Amino acid sequence: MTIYDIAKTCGVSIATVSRVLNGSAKVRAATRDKVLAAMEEQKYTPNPFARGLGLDSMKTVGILCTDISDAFFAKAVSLVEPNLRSRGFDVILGCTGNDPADKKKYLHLFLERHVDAIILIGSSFGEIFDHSHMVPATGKVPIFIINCNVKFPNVYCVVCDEAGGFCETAQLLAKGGYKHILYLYDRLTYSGKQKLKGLHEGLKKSKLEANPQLEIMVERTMSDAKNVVDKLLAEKKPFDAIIASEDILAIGAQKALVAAGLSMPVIGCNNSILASCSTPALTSLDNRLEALCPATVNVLLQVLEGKGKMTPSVTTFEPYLCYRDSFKKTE
Amino acid sequence: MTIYDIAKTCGVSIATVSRVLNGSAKVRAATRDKVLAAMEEQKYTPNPFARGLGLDSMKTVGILCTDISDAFFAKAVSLVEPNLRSRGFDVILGCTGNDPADKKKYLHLFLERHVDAIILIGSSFGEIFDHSHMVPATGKVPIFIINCNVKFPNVYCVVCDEAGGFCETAQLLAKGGYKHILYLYDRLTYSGKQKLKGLHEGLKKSKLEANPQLEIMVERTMSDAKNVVDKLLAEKKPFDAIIASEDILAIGAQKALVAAGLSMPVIGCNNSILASCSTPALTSLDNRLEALCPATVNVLLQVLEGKGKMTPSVTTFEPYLCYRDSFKKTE
DNA sequence: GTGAAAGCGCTAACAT
DNA sequence: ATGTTAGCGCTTTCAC
Repeated sequence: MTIYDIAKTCGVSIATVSRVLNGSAKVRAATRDKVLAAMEEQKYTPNPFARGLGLDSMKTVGILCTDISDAFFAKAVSLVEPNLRSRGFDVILGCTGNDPADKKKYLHLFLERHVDAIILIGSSFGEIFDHSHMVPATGKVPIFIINCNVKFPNVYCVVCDEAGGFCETAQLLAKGGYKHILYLYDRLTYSGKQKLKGLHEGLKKSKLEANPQLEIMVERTMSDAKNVVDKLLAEKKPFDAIIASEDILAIGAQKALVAAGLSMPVIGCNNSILASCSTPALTSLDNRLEALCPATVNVLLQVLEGKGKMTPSVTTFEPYLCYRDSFKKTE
Repeated sequence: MTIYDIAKTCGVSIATVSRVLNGSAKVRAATRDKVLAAMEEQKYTPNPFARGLGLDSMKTVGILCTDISDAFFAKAVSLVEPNLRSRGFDVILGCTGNDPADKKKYLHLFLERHVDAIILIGSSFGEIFDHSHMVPATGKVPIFIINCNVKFPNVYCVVCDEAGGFCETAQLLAKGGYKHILYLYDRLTYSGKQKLKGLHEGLKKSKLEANPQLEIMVERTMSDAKNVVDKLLAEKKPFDAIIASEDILAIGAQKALVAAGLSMPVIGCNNSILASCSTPALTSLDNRLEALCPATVNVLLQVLEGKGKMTPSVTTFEPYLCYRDSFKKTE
């Protein structure tokens, strides 16, 4: 079933069929209806490969994340995919893992496939751009990064001001009288650095000094966070509140506190579904995926429409603290 | 940069270039090396649309789930995508939501795109097949369903024996002296029915009667499960153990118990990351995604290699109970 | 408003 | 072992 079949049954040329297919105005109404009817009846659908060959596009965008089983990335994809779909784009997904070489490999796979655009979710993709010569393909296809800020031609960033969020959070704790904040984090990606920077700023503004002994890098697992806090507790290291760069770490910390029969403010980040599952429910800094994702799609559409020069290269949103039981709002 | 350019710089025909591209044996080593070198130097990559047009395939499989932000589906995708990728397939993802009409729409979008195969994750996709005339396209492209069992030409199912798992779980509780099991579930999909059936079997084998008053349908949210259990507790409904069809419901139930200062066995299902985040950590029936997903990919590859007649239409795995704090193993 | 024909870049059958 | 050529199904320019 091709454009030729339709043309034949309608007694018109394939050019005409192609025109109605593409909604071209230059077709007499009667002709159009006839063609449309034939398509309907024969259940014709255009061959996407043929169209792709001619137009050099199949209207697809590639989405990359390190691990879709991570709640944060999964949520982002769940916000982006239906949105793009409703705009007529297909989404091809890649889970790269953490190896930079693999990230680049996926990027090139997407480019070889002639996707229309690429979305990178998570600031760990910043490392791809660390050495510009490693990204030869940049420029061909616009790239959109969610939650990372890099300056590069034809890449657009949509980020949350996590530095600001962590700064305010630290001040909030300081104001509540907590002077020894334990900070747990997993990686110093762009986002990771922002958080740490914000934390330090907040402490400074509160006339507190950052204590390197209380800034601890752990694996991105609940169990490792718990073990670390268990140990700190056993060593009687003095801290009176906990902030974590990820909910999953905060939950591990929380578990250690519960096991020790202790209670102190614990604040996570991402405001993922994990936060509400924790007991006590976790207060968490919400980095606004619900805003970042639609914004990313909007930016993407603008760029593809050729309005790249009118499009901001960085779009920033403000986070907010979602209060739950692990740190209650004070007036 | 096309096959023609390479041919020209090498002084050979495009057929020869195509042959080395496809690893055909009938090329002299010297020629092949020359061509390969030219490709390397000019950074040539074949146009996937042109190839797709000729072969009617771009080596893509479509994956559908209702909601990728759900931990279960996300985990499944994270297990399937890298596997398919390593076999040279691209994955296009669709999040359908729960409306059957949307599910069908996505299915047709994939078919129009000429994917090589389709994977449906989750038993709620069984409903698509309820009325055969709704699936006109079936037969064209093989369909693989994870965790659902439907009989249909050219669809292959990979399932976990959840009925068996729930049966044994119920017996286990009965043996432990728990006679009034509260069962929380969200939907009666294929999987949902299996679970309920297994529960009833387990009760019967333990000489216990199923109590419809203790089989309660709730929304698939932690908060709804918690509210329901809160209410049951307030009404002093007698139950001494809880099983839930999903971890997230078990966690809600658990929260209600904790809030009431009570403790009793709670068993979830899926053994998702949520289970370990809960406090107390949730004992959960693991439905073996780590086995189902690779198995699905294997079945898919077999079918695409034309060995469909040698491929089982249903592949079944056994679940196992992952013990944590909410129900301890008894000897 | 409609048609004829070239072209998109590849694969594969056929010829040499 | 290598070259020639006819598709694959669409879009688009150029005539009419």
